[in-house]
Amino acid sequence: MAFDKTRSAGFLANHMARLFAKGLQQNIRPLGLAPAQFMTLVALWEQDGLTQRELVERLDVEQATMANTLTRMERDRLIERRAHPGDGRSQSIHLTPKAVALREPATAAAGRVNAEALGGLTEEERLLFVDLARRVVASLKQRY
Amino acid sequence: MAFDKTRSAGFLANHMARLFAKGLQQNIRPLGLAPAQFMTLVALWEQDGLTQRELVERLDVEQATMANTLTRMERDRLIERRAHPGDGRSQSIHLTPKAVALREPATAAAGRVNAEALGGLTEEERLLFVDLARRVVASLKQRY
DNA sequence: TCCATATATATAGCATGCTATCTATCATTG
DNA sequence: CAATGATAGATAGCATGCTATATATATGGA
Repeated sequence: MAFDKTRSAGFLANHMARLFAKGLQQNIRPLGLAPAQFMTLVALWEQDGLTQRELVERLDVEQATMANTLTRMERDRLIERRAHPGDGRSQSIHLTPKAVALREPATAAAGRVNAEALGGLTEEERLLFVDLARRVVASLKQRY
Repeated sequence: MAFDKTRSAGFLANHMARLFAKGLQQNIRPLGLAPAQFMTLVALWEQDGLTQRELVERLDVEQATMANTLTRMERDRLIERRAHPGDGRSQSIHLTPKAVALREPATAAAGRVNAEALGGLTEEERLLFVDLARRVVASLKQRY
């Protein structure tokens, strides 16, 4: 009984994330996008031309993870890596027109998944859930 | 706005799950366990001798995912696959003494991570968070 | 200037998870 | 009983994520 999976926050987080990813994947696959690509695009739609380092900070993934995601996005013609003007070590990451055009349909698709996921909660519960989740993330991030 | 990562339930779920996994990994690595192995052991500690199919149902992962996890657990001498007496297609999965012995320290380690994650919440908030997470999972599972 | 350190990115290797597909066995029904 | 369809598991191939390490460029101080 030490580990009822329906009561362990860790198990629930893992399960929830897998279901979100599955839902997102099904909804954005027709657009030619994968979940991690979508999250990267969200950051670049907000501000184009970020460096890899800045993307790593914003999405809180490891540098190696981002490097690989960017390689796949380059392969799929979603981004271009350009030499950084002031720093030979850096590149700036730029959206292609194709990626710019995906903004509306992709955010709509992701919005649908979020809406479905939270469909059983009242508006108050949704806000509460997001607030609690943020605080859990903050506690974990402090330590790991 | 459409996708503030601090407000998207999907992003938060992904972020939270990655942090939980990182924390769990650090805490159980000294025991020679990886996160997915731990979750599988939780099910087998509760009931030894389950089939792969039953594990798939209990952890809600795809059959291929479980098959690979079990292969790694076999490699690490945590489980044995035995021929199923009544069904030539099935195997029953049995814990080794090593895996049985890991129950206490591993559940304690996972309990620590959960406690750290929820450390910033009151007891009432913790219950609420788990309840809301379960309902989100239920909504998603209905559809995906 | 030159060296040591720091920083930006790349790469190797692995775990977890998925979809799609293959094989083997079982169960049903004609 | 044989053919058909269903079920259990394995395997291939890929995406995402991690750690560890390598490489290249900057930077700061002797």
